[in-house]
Amino acid sequence: MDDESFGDVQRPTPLGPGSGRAGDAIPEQLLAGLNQPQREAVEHRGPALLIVAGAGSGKTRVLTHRIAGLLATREAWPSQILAITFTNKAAAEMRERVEQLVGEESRGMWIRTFHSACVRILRREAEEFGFKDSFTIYDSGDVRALLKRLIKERGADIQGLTPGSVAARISNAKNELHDVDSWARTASLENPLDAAFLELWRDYDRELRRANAFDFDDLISQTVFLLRAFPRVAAQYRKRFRHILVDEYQDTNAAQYALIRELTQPVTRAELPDLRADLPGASLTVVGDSDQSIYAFRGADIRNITDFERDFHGARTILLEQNYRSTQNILSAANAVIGNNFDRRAKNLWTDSGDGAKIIGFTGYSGHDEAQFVADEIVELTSAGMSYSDIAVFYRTNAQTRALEEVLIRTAVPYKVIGGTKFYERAEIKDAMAYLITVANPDDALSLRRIMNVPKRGIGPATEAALQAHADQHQITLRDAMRRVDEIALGPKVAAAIKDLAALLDELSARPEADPGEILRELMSRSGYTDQLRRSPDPQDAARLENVEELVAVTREYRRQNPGGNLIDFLTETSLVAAADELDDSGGQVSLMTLHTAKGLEFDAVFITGIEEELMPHRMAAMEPGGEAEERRLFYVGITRARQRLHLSLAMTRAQFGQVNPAAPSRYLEEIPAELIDWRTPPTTMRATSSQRAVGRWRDLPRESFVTGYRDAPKALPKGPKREFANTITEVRDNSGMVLEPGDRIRHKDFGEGRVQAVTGVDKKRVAEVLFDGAGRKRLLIKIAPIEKLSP
DNA sequence: TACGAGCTTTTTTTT
DNA sequence: AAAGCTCGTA
Repeated sequence: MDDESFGDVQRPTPLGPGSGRAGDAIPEQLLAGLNQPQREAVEHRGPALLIVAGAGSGKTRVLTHRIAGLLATREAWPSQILAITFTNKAAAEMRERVEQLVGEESRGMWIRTFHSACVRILRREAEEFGFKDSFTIYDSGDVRALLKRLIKERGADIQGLTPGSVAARISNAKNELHDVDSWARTASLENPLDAAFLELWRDYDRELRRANAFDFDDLISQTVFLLRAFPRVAAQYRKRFRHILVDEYQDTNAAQYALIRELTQPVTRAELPDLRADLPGASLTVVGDSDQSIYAFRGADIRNITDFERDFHGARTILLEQNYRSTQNILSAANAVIGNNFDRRAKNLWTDSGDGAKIIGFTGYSGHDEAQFVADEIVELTSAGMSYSDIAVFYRTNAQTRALEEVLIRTAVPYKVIGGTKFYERAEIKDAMAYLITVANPDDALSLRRIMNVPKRGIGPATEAALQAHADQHQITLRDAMRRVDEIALGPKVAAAIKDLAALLDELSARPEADPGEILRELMSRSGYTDQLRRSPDPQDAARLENVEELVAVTREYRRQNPGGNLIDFLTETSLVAAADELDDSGGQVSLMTLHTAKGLEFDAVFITGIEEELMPHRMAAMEPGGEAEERRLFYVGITRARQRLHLSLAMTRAQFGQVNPAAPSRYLEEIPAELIDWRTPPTTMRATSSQRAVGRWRDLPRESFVTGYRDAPKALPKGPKREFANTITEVRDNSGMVLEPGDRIRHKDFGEGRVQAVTGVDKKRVAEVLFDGAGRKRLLIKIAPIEKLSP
């Protein structure tokens, strides 16, 4: 930690924010190459600045140059700067770019996400606040698990309260900065459902406190409560941070807004007697774009940005509209779509870099067929020289990855799913993490319960209940009850197992500063966890063992990257990783992610898939007030990620929950001018009957773009044999023994017969390039492709 | 207590 | 399609 100094914040110049520029002028090299509004945004000084930054308008550049300017002119020490982003990746990028501009001098800035900044404050002030600084953080899975138990205990499930719904309500309330009591005062408790909910929330908060844990929403709201309850603490942070910058301001919720407000209050000598004079509030710079507000569902309030000038006295607003990212065709599509949202401040993105290629549209027969289009196009793009890592595929829901992954694997396109079912959500990883949490935070009963009988120790629900009863009776923690197992009447075998586990955990808890990787390795081997996996005949357990070993490696790597980082540090970091943080540019892989995850990123080529009614707008979102407009913004965000090539695709049928349903093109597609899209059709999969059915469902606004795409396409298609749905190619296949050479004839389950042109790669990664008689040229991963070799 | 067969549920996006 | 849950049996 390089920036712990609080008492003697140095002030390089006698001038505070709002008092004009300090001695030195901003070096010309920090302003060179900026357009006029960008330059103004870097140079402006005052109490509050709103930078309305359209997609691709260089806002990160402006932010980093602004920070660099503050440092270069000695208006601020690094320790006086707090920059807040939404993801660690954005924070890391910002830090890196500021470092590039001003070098070493940037050390000591706080560039963090909302959540990690709050964790830092909470840990530092934990004692004052009545918490232990070893607190752990519950993710949404933990929250659900805890609520599930509480609901069951109360018998509240009969009232229709589910873990998901209760979790969402608590989360919303906390984001609105309510606590149980303030919420209770506003609610009408005649409603039995509300009354039950309130009881559950009380139980939940009590359990969290007992477990010495916070949920995600607590991290922000408790920090706000802390600052409000302890003016002296608040004054220290207000004195310290003289320049606060917030990225993606349109996505802030009420709690985050309140946090910013708290931190930008002035400080008086009455609060901090060692001050020479009263200090004005920190200067605040926020950057955002209300057209990219896509997080209303987690409490983001668009009014935070639209009302900024009214909220922060003396605010100045600067608009950035020139786009440096995309071609004009892409921008025109984006502008046309977002133009359908009324009630927005007019903004028009433009570029001077030319029209570029047309947008490519594709309608598949099924989601699988659509995925095949994506794979084929990717092969085409990469053989034309584009790198895999410059390509991204977006979708609305995580469930859509299945078809995409199947086809990409088969086609031997390297890819990485960003977010989604993460590594950390696998059962064995959660087990291992629960062991670590139990060591770091002995009060956490949820994690302890999870591992108590994993691996099997004969500690079943009955034994667990006995332990819990003993704990309740003596007002001790579950962990204490395990230590005092002799006081409970249990079988000798079970008692010994409990004692052993407690002893192992206690031994490692006594070494909080040890290498987390070493702690994990010892836990896994001494608890018998790895042995149990190793002995198992289930081949899946071999994979699980590998995952656990991978986690040990990750943990070791953490210590290498963060010398001295202890177990709590490691757990905090892993709790707060965002999906976008997983991106790794070096990988040479196509990135797959949801449209939400895509925000803030950009790629040369972008595929937006599943542009259908019910999916975009999603049927769940379409019902909510403002949902339709938010879904449109989501589509807009997707479009504006593309630099050169944009592909829009949909399918006429979509499988969901194992059922195949007809799908209609999204209303948003109609909003794109027809001349911008070059509609293609699937080469072999569209049948006249089904396409007519789809056209029939198509809304009766026959815009050119669709008519040409739909009416002409089926006629041009070869009338092949009736195809089955391509959705069912999941049987396990292993062709690793198959030897293929150029010239061989093969038959493919979907593509029919073809001739092998070339074979590349080795071993498991052998890829055949095949020219199919009907389906054209494809690349196939030999090991798993649904193919058979025909006699030569 | 452990396990497996057979049943039901899934409802979006994420720090 | 897949994960979670219940209930009966060893």
